[in-house]
Amino acid sequence: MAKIRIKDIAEQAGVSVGTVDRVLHNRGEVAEETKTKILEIAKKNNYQPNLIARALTSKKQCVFASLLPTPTEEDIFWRRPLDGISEAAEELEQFQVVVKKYFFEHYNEQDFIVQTEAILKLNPAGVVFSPIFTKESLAFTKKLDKKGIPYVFIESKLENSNYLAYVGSDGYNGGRVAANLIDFGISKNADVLVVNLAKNLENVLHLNQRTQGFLSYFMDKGNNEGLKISIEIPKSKSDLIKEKLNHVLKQNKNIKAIFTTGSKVYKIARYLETNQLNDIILVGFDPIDQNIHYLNRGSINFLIGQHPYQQGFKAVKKLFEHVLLQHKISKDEYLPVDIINCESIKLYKA
Amino acid sequence: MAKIRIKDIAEQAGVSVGTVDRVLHNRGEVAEETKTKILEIAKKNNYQPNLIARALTSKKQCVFASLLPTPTEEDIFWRRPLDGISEAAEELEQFQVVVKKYFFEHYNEQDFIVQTEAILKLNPAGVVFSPIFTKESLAFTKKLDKKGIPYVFIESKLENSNYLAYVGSDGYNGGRVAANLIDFGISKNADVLVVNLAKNLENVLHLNQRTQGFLSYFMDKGNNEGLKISIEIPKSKSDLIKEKLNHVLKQNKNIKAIFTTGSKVYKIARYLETNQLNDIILVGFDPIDQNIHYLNRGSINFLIGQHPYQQGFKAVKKLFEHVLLQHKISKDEYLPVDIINCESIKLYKA
DNA sequence: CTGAAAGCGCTTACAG
DNA sequence: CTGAAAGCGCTTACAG
Repeated sequence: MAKIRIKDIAEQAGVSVGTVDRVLHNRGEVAEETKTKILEIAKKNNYQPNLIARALTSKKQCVFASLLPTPTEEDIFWRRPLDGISEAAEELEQFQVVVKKYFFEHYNEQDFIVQTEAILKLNPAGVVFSPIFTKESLAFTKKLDKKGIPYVFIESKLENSNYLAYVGSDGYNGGRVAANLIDFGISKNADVLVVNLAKNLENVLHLNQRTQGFLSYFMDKGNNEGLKISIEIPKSKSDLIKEKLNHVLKQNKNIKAIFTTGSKVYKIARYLETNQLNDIILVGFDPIDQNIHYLNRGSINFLIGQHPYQQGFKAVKKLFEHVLLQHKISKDEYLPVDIINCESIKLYKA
Repeated sequence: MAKIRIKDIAEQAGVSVGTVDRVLHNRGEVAEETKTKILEIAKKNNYQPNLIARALTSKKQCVFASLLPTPTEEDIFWRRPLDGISEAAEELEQFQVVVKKYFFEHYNEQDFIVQTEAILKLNPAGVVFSPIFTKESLAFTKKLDKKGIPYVFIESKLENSNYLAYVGSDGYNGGRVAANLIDFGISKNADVLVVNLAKNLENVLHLNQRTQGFLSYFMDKGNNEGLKISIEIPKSKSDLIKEKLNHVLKQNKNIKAIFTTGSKVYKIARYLETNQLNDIILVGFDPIDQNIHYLNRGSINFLIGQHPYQQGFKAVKKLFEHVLLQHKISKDEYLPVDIINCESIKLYKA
């Protein structure tokens, strides 16, 4: 079955191409009868618009918006999804899509709100963002819903929203992967410490999933039978870390491994180095520069990577496919979990 | 500086678009004087053809050829690069590129030659292949060179050829990654066995690089100080494996880990299971189904993945970029090395 | 050696 | 409510 063109449909329906175009784009002003006829022919012949032609001729841009924390020295993590977004934007440039990037200061709810307002004012054809602040994000999704603007979550998601898609990691699985690594590296009766370094409570859901996955592993298959001790260090300040760790390590001399459920492992690594606890195994998340530093020095044994670049890249692609191509897209896309050691980091690209 | 069109060049040069097109495509029949003038204007204004328009109008297809071993039950490894090639082909379909896939029976030089002849007869605009048989591949590259057909290597490469690009893994790095994993999992004085399961000598270069990387790690940074014992099992037949391993493990009771430099680790895993040697750590390459089976059972501790899918995908993309877009492309692209354990395999996509 | 014209498949005013 | 026509930027014969 050769490709059917808009012209062919027009001929078969006995109308002009203009009319066909109108019904295909739902721009009204067409008799009901003509419309159904055309739609029928299109469907029967599985009409697929020629995107090349469309791109060439259409002068209207499709504007998407992204909203992420500003990547800073401290929070370089957000650099990679941003790169992915940029790359996708570049690839889709030929189809007249543009991505306007909005940023907010991390941990600043007010700024987040200001930026969402700006986006709503822009009235884009789609939005990519990470719902870091649950309450504010939920309010944002409500407004997007009202305007009929589709949105894709990256990094984490809000289940009780009407999101188009999610591209991100599976925290539970990430926790299990880490558990397997630690289980491999320690003896049967050694104890394990789980450290939650949450800056705000905001992240708790995410971290909990990782912790849950981690613990579940030992419930159903690990060799290790030691204690699993879990602590929380709400503000990841050095002195607080020192105090808490001093305490727990003193109480439990048998701790041979530490699992940190976030990307600030380097702070734990620093503590371990300072206190010459080099034989404690340390596993954490995200190959950001500070972590890579300690990975190379051997203080961190493994980092779990979660394809932040792909998260940004795929989110934009999904928006494109949904809005421009009207394809059905998969709602939840869990990216693979990468295990990174000091050797594999050399060629690592997230 | 706004985008300049072929029409603009024509105006500035005082000629017609047809003439401009002729010089831009080097189809001759243009006065030398006119030609230089046009080229000058194009260069000065940094003329970039509109690919969308070109794709829409051009009816000539661009045909690439790929040549890989037939993916079989036994050698499922070749399925993934093939998928990558297919996916890239699909994406480039709109630009009229077609990839004709050729296959040869693995380990059959004769068939390989037959297929290369067929490809030469097709006279494609580019070729993607893996130079598995050194001698035959070299002969093939010579003929391609003579016809001016660019070729991209995947999986391994022939240095002494005029290849356009290579997309694949870095065996040396892969070996080091494996070494780091084993070093992490065994005690300081345990011994390590390196097994080369080469079916033919063909693979020796590749395997040697992995072995070299593996050993180099222990030379310059590992904790482990035990013996590194290396054996070769030329035909990967079960009884031969049994015999050889029985022998070496009997001689060296202190072997606590085995590194297999190829994708047939599952054969070693089977041996270990049969002989109840479950506490020997086993690391090998490639998440093919048979290996995944033993990874899940715990007999294989880690698999190293090398993005075979990406190899196929990127190779075709590179050909496209070189031939159609005339972009400069990077000659050697080393893909990252993935560490896979029984937990991360769940979400793994190569 | 060169130009004028048609065409790729779609979209966009505009006229009726 | 509908059609005819121009145009997107390039390529392709064809005529001279």
